[in-house]
Amino acid sequence: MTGLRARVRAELTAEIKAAARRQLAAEGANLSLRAIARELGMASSALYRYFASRDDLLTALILEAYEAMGEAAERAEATVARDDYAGRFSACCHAVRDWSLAHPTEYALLYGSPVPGYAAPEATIGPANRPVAVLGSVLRDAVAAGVIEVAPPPDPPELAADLARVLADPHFAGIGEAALLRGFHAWVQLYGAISFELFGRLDNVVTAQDAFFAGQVTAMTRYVLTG
Amino acid sequence: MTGLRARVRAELTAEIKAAARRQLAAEGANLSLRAIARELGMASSALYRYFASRDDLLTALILEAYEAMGEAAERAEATVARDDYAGRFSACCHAVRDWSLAHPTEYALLYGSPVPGYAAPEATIGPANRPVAVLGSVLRDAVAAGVIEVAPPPDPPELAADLARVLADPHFAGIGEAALLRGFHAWVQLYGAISFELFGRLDNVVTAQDAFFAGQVTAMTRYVLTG
DNA sequence: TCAATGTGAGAGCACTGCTCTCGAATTGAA
DNA sequence: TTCAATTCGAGAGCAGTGCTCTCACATTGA
Repeated sequence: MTGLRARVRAELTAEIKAAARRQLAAEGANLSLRAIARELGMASSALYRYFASRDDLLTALILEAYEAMGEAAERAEATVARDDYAGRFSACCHAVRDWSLAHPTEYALLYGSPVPGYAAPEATIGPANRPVAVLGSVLRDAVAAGVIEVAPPPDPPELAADLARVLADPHFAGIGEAALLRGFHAWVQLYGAISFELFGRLDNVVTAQDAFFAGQVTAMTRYVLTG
Repeated sequence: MTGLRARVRAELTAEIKAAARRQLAAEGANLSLRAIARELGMASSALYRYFASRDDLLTALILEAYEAMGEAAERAEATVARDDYAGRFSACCHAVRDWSLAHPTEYALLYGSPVPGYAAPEATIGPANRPVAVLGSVLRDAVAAGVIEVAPPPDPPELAADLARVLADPHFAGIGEAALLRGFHAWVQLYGAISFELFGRLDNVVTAQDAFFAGQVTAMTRYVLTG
């Protein structure tokens, strides 16, 4: 029987995170522990019983955000016919964008400029790879089905070695260096597209954001699958 | 004869900006007016005679950074033979990356997640377009030379209208909607690639960053010029 | 029952951006 | 040259921040 104390602790921890998310969405990236404490009606010092520091709280939020984005990508990808590789890839891209548009400040937390003092803890690198892993699994299946033709590893050997190291991971095994490289290119472009849109870098230039993004996904899906 | 007071004012203004840049490079994005004042041996309140606020100082730095990056792109592009459109495009991309690697914190200021309270003033949108304008001029020349084949405007009409609005600008006039759209795609990818590298999003994955970037530029140059 | 532990509150430290006031220096015109 | 107007630096002060420490109280498990 989980002690009473443990339960209220878990609940309060969740409440703090919820308030933090709320404040993050309202105020932008500068999260204030004191403001959270005020909102919850407790002393700011009491927060430190639950999170060792502001960075600790941020890390917890980042972790959950990665998981949420990864799960969104996985769910979207799962609804597409398994042999429709372009559709799966595209669905994953759109899911990542949709999640990001729905959670802009959390996206900025994940993919915005890194906070000066803050170094991403080890614990975040796993969940951070989850969205990429979905894209990777599509490529893996496409290669296994013979839809992507295998090409020799790209030059220079140093880059090929990087790719080979990634291919050792079971998530990506079998993709082949050339296709994996194209996948990375697409991942970079996907991130650029979402960041541009979210950070308003195309405001007053591209107003048809949906169509612009969709076209970009079409182009990069073709690039990834057919070279 | 510019009064003595005006001259020392200009000098001090420059010194403040220099100290700010120094501190920005050393400490990361959280610029402290008080720390600048300390470094210059003056009272923090005196800084407000030169910049109305912290955001004002940041805006000044951002403006100069845009100009510096744009100039780097222009200079690099100018050294390539005029009829080597792929070379011009590629040189511009590499110049933007080189400048960014040399000025990482300033790059983060320009293209990182927007600071919550800070709204980019009108004065910055001109210089912000300067790097893009260089890429645009290459496309314009390539189309004029018949190297890029003209294609019908992309769907949907809403997006085509966005592109047509951009084409009204003399910098981009004559490119054509389809090629301009590909140019935007490349610009997005270029930004994504530099951000990924600078923000450490590919650390421990891609170590051959130069080769990775070069390959990406090659791919997107081909995409832009030949579809 | 009771000592060990977990928890909340408050005071306090060093820091931030920013405002205000008050002398002192520089200016340009009379 | 005189003198009012302007500019400027310094200091105090306000409200806010993350974080630490101490102290009283509540909850545990033996």
